[in-house]
Amino acid sequence: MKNKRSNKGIQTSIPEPALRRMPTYLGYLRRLAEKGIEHVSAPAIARDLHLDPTLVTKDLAYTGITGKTRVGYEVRALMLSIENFLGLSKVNEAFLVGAGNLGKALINYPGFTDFGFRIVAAFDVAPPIVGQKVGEIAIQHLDNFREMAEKKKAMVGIITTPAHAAQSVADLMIGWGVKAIWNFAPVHIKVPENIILQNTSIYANLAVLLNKLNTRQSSNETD
Amino acid sequence: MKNKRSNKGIQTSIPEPALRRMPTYLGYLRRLAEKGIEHVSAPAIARDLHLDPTLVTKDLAYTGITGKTRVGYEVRALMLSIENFLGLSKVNEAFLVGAGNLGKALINYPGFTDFGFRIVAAFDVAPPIVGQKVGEIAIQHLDNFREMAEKKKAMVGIITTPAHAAQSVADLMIGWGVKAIWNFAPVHIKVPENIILQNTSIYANLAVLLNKLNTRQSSNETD
DNA sequence: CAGTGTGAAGTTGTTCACAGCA
DNA sequence: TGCTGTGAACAACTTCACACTG
Repeated sequence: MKNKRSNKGIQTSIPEPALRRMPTYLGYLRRLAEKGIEHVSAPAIARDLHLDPTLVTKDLAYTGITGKTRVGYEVRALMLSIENFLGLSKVNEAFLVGAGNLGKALINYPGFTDFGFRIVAAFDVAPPIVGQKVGEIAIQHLDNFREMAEKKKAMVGIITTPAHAAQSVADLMIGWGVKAIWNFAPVHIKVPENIILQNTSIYANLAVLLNKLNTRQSSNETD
Repeated sequence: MKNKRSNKGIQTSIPEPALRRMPTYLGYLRRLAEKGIEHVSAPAIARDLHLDPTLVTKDLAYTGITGKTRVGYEVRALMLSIENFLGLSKVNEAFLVGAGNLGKALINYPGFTDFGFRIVAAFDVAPPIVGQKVGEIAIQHLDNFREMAEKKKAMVGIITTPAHAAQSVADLMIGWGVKAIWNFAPVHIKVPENIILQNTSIYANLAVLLNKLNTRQSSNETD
């Protein structure tokens, strides 16, 4: 039994970097679709997005689609395949805690709807912020969280608080049934095994950029 | 001459993932320092940050520091070592274009100063936004960019515009001497070889989160 | 021993090479 | 010929094993 990829679990899950590239493909395809373009090949995508052609082919294959030799992929079908793969068909709802600038930016981030993602309620504790309206959402006091969490069920909790508040907010969210936490606070928070934790730190990117800048290593492109 | 990293250039650069973890270490160490803790070991850091102990050791070694057996590292020295390594000693200045919510969030992001990073001017084109003051910064019309770019030299250009404007803003910035571009718009922009491009997409993280959520693969932690 | 430090093994992700197809 | 699709080589990153040290 020669298995080269040592498959310790059952299902080989797809590489995370591939997952991270999916939104890029999707955005690109949507722009093609708007222009009325109906077919696209992996090498063409690769050229436009500065990626390796084989990499594109493999990424697309993960979503389950299959292309036509010489023609490439059908744009609409490919979009649907990716959307489906990412689970964008069903709407995922989220609570947000910490309605400072970053929180507000997320609340009316235009692209979320395209990703089947919706922030349904937002909370803060600071008097000047509580009561403000951001887009459709009125910022509530965090004390209302419990009540709200009983009424509306959201799967995702977004933390955009200062670092010191992040852990207790996370605990609160988990206590009220959130399944995943998207943490923008620059601290590592502890969550139980069964809770999904996604950390997003602006600083990680800044560090890469500053390092490149200060060591002058150009033409290096990442996210 | 046995070089394990296939060294096509001259200097073996450090792994990008390590670089991305540096701000995490730094934040953690700063919190330790505030509490007056003077020494810390790699295994201890690893425990608190949910990382592998050896990984921590290697990451710290990249910054050039060396620890003491049994005692660990001296917190202050370690902080300085990382700060120095990331080039945080000198202040890096930036122009920002696109002062919507995300732009505003970045303008008064509290942590940037800790990273020797400063946004010195911000621009937009929308009448209600131009003229607003965000923190210390007055939003100027993009037409002033050229004039401003001649006066103040900034190394970094931050793009927080809608997707369709990103490329032309990038071109403008490059034309006026920016060395690095930090792009938050969800498109891939083209830049010359010698310009550093750092893409930061909220969607990449969202995709990972939604995929985990919809396939219920929990206890997986990333950024 | 509890820590650092490091070479080797393992794992994951990317790129290459080429077979098959229209 | 220009594309998909795939197994194998390669490169990058992480983890393991263990020698060393106060």
